[in-house]
Amino acid sequence: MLRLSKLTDYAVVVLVRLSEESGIQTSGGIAASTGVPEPTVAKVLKIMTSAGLVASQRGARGGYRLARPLATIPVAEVIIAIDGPIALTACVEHSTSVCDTSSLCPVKGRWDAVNTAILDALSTISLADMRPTAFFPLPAHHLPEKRDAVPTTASALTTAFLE
Amino acid sequence: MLRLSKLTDYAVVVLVRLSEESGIQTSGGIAASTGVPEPTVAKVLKIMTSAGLVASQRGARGGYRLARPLATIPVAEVIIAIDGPIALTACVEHSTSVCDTSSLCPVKGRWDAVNTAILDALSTISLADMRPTAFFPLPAHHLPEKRDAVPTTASALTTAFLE
DNA sequence: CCATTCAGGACCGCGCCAGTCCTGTTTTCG
DNA sequence: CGAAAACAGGACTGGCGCGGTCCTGAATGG
Repeated sequence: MLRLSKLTDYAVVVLVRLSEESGIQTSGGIAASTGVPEPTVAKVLKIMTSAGLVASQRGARGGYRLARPLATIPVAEVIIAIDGPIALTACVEHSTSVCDTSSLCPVKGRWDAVNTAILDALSTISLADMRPTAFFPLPAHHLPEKRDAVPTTASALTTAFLE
Repeated sequence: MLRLSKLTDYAVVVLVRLSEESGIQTSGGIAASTGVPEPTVAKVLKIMTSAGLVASQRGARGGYRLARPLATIPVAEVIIAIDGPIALTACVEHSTSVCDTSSLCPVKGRWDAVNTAILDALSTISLADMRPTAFFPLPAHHLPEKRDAVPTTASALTTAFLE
């Protein structure tokens, strides 16, 4: 699958939405404007808060706001905040789970290179790169450069893999 | 989680093991030499066969052998063979599932860049790069070059993310 | 003092992967 | 020619984890 959790997808939606308003926003308001169910938005925002990506204000007239500019938040950070450290398999270093056949595992330690490569790719792309230009056409500052930072060299092989 | 299925992990083990013997090998033999349960090995090999990564010989004295050299098999191909096309979210192009809120989804189409970056990374690393050098020290042909192809530039940021 | 809003859990159902098994087909060997 | 060896291709099930909801408590503002 190599699929990330749905909550991560929601998190990106919510964070992007947060960036589109200067003031503070309630979880209910974000739910309304994004279409994501309110309890889910609340859950996402709580996680984002404890991860330090957004700042929260309790009490009446409270709400959430971004702790940092969108462009300084790599996708990797969002994924890690929700799903925990990126570890493709149990054999990867820093993994929480244990490899039961670690002593004779033939690929022991070899997934690390793969893991690092993926992490590197995810650290290159910021949330600002994922903002849809069509909906909110703003003076494109970072989008063009960052987009070029995404490797597009494997196009031929890549598209073949994508079926 | 961004975790790939256990079967994929097994597949790498099995394929590497296949490469370490010139002749044909039975699924039972591979199970014995790798420690992976035999039914699971059989399942993996059947998938690998239909994906064209290994060739099979039926009947008595039958078995499996690699269809191509290990160095020409990118990790991405193994992952795709087992888990299907790589699609991080439902919103990614070529994804099989449908995005229910596609029309007003704020990040519509934006995961594509992320997906492509990951796919590119996975296409760069071949199974030969994952062979443990400690166990079978052979004249290193492709290992050094390929290993350098794996981006190691994000080390500082990367290790920070890894918990 | 009350309404509002976040904090931090507990909780449950559903889907999906992992692992097994069974039946059929192909091939080799005695 | 028959029996054993080995792959082919499913069906089947159990467990685990995520998605989604809800509840109680704490903080804040009017």
